[in-house]
Amino acid sequence: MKIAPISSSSLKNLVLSDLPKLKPFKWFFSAANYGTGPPPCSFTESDSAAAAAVPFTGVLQDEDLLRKTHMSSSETSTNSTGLYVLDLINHGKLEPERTLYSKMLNKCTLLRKLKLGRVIHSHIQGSTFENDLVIQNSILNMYAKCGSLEEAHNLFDKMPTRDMVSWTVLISGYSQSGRAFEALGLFPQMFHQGFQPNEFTLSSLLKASGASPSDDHGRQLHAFSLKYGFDMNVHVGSSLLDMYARWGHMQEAEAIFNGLAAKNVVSWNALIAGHARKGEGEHVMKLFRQMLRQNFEPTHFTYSSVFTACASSGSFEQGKWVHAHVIKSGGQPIAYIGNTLIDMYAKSGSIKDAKKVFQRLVKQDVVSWNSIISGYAQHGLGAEALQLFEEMLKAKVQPNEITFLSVLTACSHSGLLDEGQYYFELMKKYEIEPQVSHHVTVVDLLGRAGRLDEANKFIKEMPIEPTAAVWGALLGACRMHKNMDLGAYAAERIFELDPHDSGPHVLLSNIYASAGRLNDAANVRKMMKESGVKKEPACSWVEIENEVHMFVANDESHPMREEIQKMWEKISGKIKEIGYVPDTSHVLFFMDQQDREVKLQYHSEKLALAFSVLKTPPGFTIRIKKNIRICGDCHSAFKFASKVLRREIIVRDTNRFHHFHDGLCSCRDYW
DNA sequence: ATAGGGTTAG
Repeated sequence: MKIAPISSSSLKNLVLSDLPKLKPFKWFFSAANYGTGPPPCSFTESDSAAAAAVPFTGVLQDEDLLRKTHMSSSETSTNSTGLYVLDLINHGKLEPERTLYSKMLNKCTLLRKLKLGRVIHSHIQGSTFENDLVIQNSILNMYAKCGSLEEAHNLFDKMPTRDMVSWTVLISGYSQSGRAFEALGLFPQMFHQGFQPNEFTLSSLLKASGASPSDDHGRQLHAFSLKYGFDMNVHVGSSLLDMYARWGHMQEAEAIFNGLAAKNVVSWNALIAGHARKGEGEHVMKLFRQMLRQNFEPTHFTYSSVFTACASSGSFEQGKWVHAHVIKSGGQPIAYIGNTLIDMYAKSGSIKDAKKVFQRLVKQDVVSWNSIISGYAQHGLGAEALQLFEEMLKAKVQPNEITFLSVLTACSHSGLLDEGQYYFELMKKYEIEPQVSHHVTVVDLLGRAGRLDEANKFIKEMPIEPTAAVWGALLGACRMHKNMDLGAYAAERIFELDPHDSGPHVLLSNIYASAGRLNDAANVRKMMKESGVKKEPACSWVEIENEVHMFVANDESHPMREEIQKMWEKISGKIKEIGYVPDTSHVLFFMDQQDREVKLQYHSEKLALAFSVLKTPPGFTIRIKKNIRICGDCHSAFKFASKVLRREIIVRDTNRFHHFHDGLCSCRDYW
């Protein structure tokens, strides 16, 4: 076998005198290999309340983190060291030892050094350890963890003897590589050959079940765990709760969590992540505080879930508080936290803070760029988003399909038609196949610009089958430009593809109503009723003093309803003086005529605005979140309100941000 | 020798 020569530079750290004592490998695992560079990602918050915080200077200890955060030990150092050791063995200068091979294989596994692992594997073949089961399992594990499941399975098939660990290694390998089906398929085989799975096997299998769409296997495995008492094991328990959480069954996940005698930080993280995925921001914050109270130290897993949750509910204050907590606790700010922070600040309305976090990242990866670009896109700052995209290309970060989607969204939200078409074409150059969502954005872009026929033609010529979302973009544009015929055509296509969505029904009925075709409008309403399609109830929420207050239209149950009503009447009176005219065309047509203005006054965002004015000091920025898009009347009212109240009002709807300031909106009335 | 938790779009 050929061994690559050792370069002199890689030898300079070697302490040769240690080698003969057969304890040469201490250095091999020492921190010296990891370099002393800056931490992979660090930011400081010198301007905020957390300014007094310690800047991050620590070096990460966790090797798994080092790898994931581009801090892995230098390639050449590990490779040449490994090869050097093998060379010594080849020349009879070093006695091959079981632990020696074992440690080197572990190192390869840890640092995902597949090539070196292969060399060690072939070195072991033909040695006295050729048929050593423990060594064989280590090799198997090395291949599995390095992602070469084919080599792992091949070796597994050839092994003269296997034990439960061999099976477990292979199952966990498939499970961790996202090949759930293959992992689960091995279980009956293992069982029928007389091998009893242990806690390790079950954790892996449960992880695989959580990733599979059907719950058959998972429930059987749950029963199996209970029968053998494995559910008491914290790994199995956490996997179980994570599995149910991934299926969206949060009640079962909570029940398992509560039943866990020994919870650890992973159990907490799995539960918090489950609620975060469902966008249950309030509940996540509650759990986070509980976790702190019970003296569990949050990890970067916890923080990224919490920031994701704050992002989805737009909780600026709470998000800031947790950010300060990360800094104060001296936690290691790895890329995941930084990226979720960017998203959190952007989605909770502060694009400035998002940019600040972005700039302070030591290393911006593709997700960091995507997050900041989409942040600018959501705020309607198209030119800035495009500029960032160009900077990204200059920084030689490879854009992906999400990058392009964000760029196209930026164009669409700012009415940059030519730019949008240019970037859509540019995708080809980067060999990224446009998906349905990219086509949706282009239809939106053309449609908003009033080029409805072009948009229709674009759909007709799409290389992939258009979905309801594509036709939905066209329908929205038809509503905007009052094109009834094409709108009806688009709506028909949507009804065929997705009959249960209320959105297109409402849009179509409004198109008919505004064209005076009341019969047609009534038919759509009838159709909606018959098919049982329901309109999602609209609501708005604001965060005041770490508490979220939610409003629905015409809310009569609110304890402060009278004060809120009075305040809105006051605002309404003032804005009418400077030119606000209530626009009733945005209210569903089938409402009684005389009710229209009344209903309009109590749109949930107006209630939220009145409430915020009552509860916050003068001049304080008001941040309102909505679960649907803001209507034209509220948009107009808010512009005037920002002027008379002398406050900045930021509204986040499902589509984008509106910054109202001094009578104007950042969207320039284009949304 | 083998196990569980986290990011960006729409």
